[in-house]
Amino acid sequence: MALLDTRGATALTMRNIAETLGCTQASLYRHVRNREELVTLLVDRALSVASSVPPDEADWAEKAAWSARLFREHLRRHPGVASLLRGTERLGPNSLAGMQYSLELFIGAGLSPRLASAAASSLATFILGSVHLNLGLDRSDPEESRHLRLLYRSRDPAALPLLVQHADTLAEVTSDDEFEVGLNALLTGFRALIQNADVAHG
Amino acid sequence: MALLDTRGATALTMRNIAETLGCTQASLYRHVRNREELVTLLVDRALSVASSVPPDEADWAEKAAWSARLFREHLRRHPGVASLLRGTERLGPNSLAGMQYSLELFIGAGLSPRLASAAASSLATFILGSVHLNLGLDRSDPEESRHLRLLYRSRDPAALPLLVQHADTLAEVTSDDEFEVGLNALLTGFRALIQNADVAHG
DNA sequence: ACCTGAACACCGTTCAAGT
DNA sequence: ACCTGAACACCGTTCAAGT
Repeated sequence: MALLDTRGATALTMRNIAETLGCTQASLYRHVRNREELVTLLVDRALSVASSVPPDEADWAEKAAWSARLFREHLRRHPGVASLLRGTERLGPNSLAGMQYSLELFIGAGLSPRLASAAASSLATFILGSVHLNLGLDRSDPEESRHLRLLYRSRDPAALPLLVQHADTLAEVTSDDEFEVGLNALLTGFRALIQNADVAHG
Repeated sequence: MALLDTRGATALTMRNIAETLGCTQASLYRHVRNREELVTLLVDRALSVASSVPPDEADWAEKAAWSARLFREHLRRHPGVASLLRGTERLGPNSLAGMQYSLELFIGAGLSPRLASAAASSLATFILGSVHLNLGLDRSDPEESRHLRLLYRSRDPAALPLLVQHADTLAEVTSDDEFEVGLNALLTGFRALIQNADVAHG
């Protein structure tokens, strides 16, 4: 975990792990079937979000937004973890606890278990995806923003008119903006889903 | 590209590429700075979605949903591509064309360029994320569904009551369900955003 | 039972030498 | 200018041999 945080995912080799732990590579295979199993265990441990709970007086949507932002910040502080996320590594104890928590929230809000599960998954997908797909990027860095602006501006205005025309604005949209717009849209959508369910049930 | 589709991302080595192309590894470095540059070019080419356009009489939300589903299916047919996606590889010509298209849609629907950009990004994030995070999984496979059901059922009911209680339902929720619920929620949220903007502008 | 050293078959990248 | 062969410093994994 220390190795992953300090030197990144690419440095997470069996040799380096063994060295950090003070043993040889070969002995690692005594405790773990292969590297993948080790990664699964590591990712799950890293997903144990700071267990601080949202303010109790908040409604379900505020709680969901609060937890989503907390989860995102946690992942951004541990970029190595985000880069290891695939499909299969999300069934460890900590991931399951997170699932229980979000099901509680969405079922409590009035969704059926099936819809609550799909809503929770798609919210998790959005959070993980937004961190993952912005890994190498820092769009709040003015240097990168300038680079983007020039890239957009220099496109062919006949083929990509909106990119050229709005180059300045587009270059300034940060991953925070993207996250907040997407998060609010998702929660608005879930709210509408709940209202529809209420109407359907009488 | 053929290599990636037939033998997967892990087989995409400089040696294998060279062999497929009928030259030596070293000569690849004549045409490309390093492996990363090659991946960037490859990913962008792979992102050139089947250029079929959505039905013209559809409104912006139907068009967006149509394109989103098309994009997702395209990615799922080329799983190797999805596993290569990071932040930095989405500025090739095809990615930019996709950006132009979605900006057109969202600005046309009434969003400001800034909000349109954030909406388009978050939608893309959701699509890419949902494919990426379901890569190794096939939740419509009855065998995997059974495995999930047993996993949920065998948890501690005191700690994870909802997982245990709704094990059967949860195990049946597919990645299609997740995608549709998330996609509809996002579009509903964007629609609300547009209405708010309309109200604000008079 | 657990650990070690050494090996195996890979990987991306470089570079002097060819044509 | 372009390509080659050979090497370099890595990688995950295995296994006989030690204690």
